[in-house]
Amino acid sequence: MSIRPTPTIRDVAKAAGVSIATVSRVLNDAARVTEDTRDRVRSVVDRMGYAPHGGTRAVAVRRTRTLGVLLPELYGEFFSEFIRGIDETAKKHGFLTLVTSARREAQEISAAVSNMRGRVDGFLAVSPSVAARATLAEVAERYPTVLVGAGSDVGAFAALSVNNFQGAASMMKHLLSLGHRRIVFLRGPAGQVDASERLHAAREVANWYDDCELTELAGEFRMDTAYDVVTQLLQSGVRPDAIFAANDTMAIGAMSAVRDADLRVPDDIAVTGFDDTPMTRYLSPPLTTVRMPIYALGERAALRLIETLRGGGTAVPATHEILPAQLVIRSSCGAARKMMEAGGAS
Amino acid sequence: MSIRPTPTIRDVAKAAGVSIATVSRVLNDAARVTEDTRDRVRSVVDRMGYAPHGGTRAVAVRRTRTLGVLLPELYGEFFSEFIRGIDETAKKHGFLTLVTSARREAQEISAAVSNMRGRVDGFLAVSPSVAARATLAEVAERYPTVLVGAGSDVGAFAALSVNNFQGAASMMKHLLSLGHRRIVFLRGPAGQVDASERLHAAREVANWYDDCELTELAGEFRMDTAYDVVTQLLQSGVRPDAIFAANDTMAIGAMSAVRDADLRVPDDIAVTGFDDTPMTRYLSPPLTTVRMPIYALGERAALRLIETLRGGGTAVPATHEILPAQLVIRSSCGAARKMMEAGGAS
DNA sequence: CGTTAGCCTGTAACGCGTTACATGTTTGCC
DNA sequence: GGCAAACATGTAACGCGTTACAGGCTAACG
Repeated sequence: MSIRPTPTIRDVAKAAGVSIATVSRVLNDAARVTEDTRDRVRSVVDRMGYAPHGGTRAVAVRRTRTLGVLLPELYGEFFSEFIRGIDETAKKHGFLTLVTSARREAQEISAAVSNMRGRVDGFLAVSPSVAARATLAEVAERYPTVLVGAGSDVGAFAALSVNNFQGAASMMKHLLSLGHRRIVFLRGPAGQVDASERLHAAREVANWYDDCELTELAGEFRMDTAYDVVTQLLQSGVRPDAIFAANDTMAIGAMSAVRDADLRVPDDIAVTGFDDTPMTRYLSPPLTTVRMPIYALGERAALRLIETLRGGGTAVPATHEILPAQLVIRSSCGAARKMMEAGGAS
Repeated sequence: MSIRPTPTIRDVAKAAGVSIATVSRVLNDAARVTEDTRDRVRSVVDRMGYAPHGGTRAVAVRRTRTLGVLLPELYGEFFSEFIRGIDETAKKHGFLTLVTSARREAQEISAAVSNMRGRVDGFLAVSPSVAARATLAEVAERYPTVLVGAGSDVGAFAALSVNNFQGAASMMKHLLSLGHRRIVFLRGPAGQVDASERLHAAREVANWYDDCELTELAGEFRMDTAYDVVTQLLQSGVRPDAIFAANDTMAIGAMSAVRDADLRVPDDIAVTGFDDTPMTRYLSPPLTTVRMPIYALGERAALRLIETLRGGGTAVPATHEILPAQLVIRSSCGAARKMMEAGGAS
């Protein structure tokens, strides 16, 4: 119970009757040490519960073996999967993870980075908005950094993102292949990178088909506004074949609105989303959506940073890696029904 | 682009024409400095983008201003809300957050703690199971630590948990107040602390009522097994009034099973859960459940640790704080129907 | 048996902030 | 003008690991 001061390497050395250099060598397998001495040191280390002081070590070797993670917010599913991907990878390579959130203001980001100086070897930064990108670019210029989700037009930086375009395009093609032609696209917030990439994909694919009629509705990635806007649409008498929401949350709102208008999903109107939030499979009907490989995003980002740090590099190679998003077909799009019809009579 | 070496305090001192001590004083507001000198130093600091090296500083003052968070796993809703509570509180008080997961094995926990030595001032440790508790106790003896969710019989340590008993008891009372008498309780995994507290509450409340008939079914906090076990029950012809699942995930499984048996929730059988996972409000019908104050758990744990560290203490006061869990009434329990009946005819 | 190579271990410098103490400069008062 | 007090600033030690370099011992070889 009485808290004794944590022992230093000198305490260990004295107790084992050796020099501090020898203790250090034993702990780091840095050089040949007699088996005899090594055992003696090891036993003293165990007995005293000695562990080297991370801060001091960082000063001495000028490496912290720690990854700094900069996030716009610590909220919800994205963040939790992302961190899991990072931390599990980091741990596998002997790194720790220092997390913090910094809202979009440049000043807050700089403050967070300053705080982390000398405590991390590099950064994994999630770019929240176009506004923050310039600040993150400064960070990337000074420290080994991987920019995550920064959109397609990042400059000469190491970047990593998910292929929103390809994901949304697959969804459009899927809906069209099921015969849906009059499609409503529920947009995300205006400044948002993911949202705008998904939107552009929807427009482009719609253009490929002469008979595809794409209607856009404003949305903010929120359930309530999605519900309202879809309700309004249906009350005005419009009956689209399908509603493609730019994220799952809005898809839920859309589904509620369709049901409350006494229409059935997917029989009357198909509804699909984007993200593959875990809950989507529990909805009735289970939601057809696009899976964002978030764990992989964290894993891959961490790996790229660690590889650079391992090699003693000062900057992560400035390539922009793009992970594929995968179409997840469940039943809210009407695919199951379609298949039955095809397989059945008539 | 060319990465220049990060400046040290000596570089700043030289450029500003002062001593390193003066620079340090300016940065820490530690002593009176002429306005003239201060401005000069400040401008050099800004121009060079200097920030003190966290590791070195930690060595000098023997404080890191960092909180270590030890979790059994980085998965899902609990973890994400918990970290958010911690990090937001930490940042407010000028602390950073070092996160890692350590599975239940004692060895892995010790390794994680060793790694964090000299990088954190104290720990917030989530106790996953009874097995890991002894190891966490050792940690708490050596470093300022707050044990989270360690159950009610923690020894003389600083602890924090949610009142599972009271939460589950409220739910039982609520179900009974709605007239449900034959209640099925879906248990959680055996060794799990939360699960067993909820179970005991259910049993105790059931005992208070002569006509309450409580049936227990085994579960593992998983949807699929919950589905199976409820399906089996219903196929054997049993028709309980209500199913109280020890967590939301199992409640979802139970609801599916009820529906697949062509019964309605809540008209034929009420179903309730525990945790108030965000998705539960989107289920149809929305799930009646018990809210775990997870953000508050992180916030409060961080605050207790920070207060101790602020005061220069070596151990967090060994009180066991218990946060209340709140009953969230939606419609899967039949409460809405009940009210309509009461208000309506007959 | 002497010399050299090789191995183990110790000594000491280093990294980079903080801070106690010393030094030099004003300022104020008689 | 002289002296003390107050103040600004500099010097140097310190914390605690790592590691270059040096030194002592053993072993091998001629």
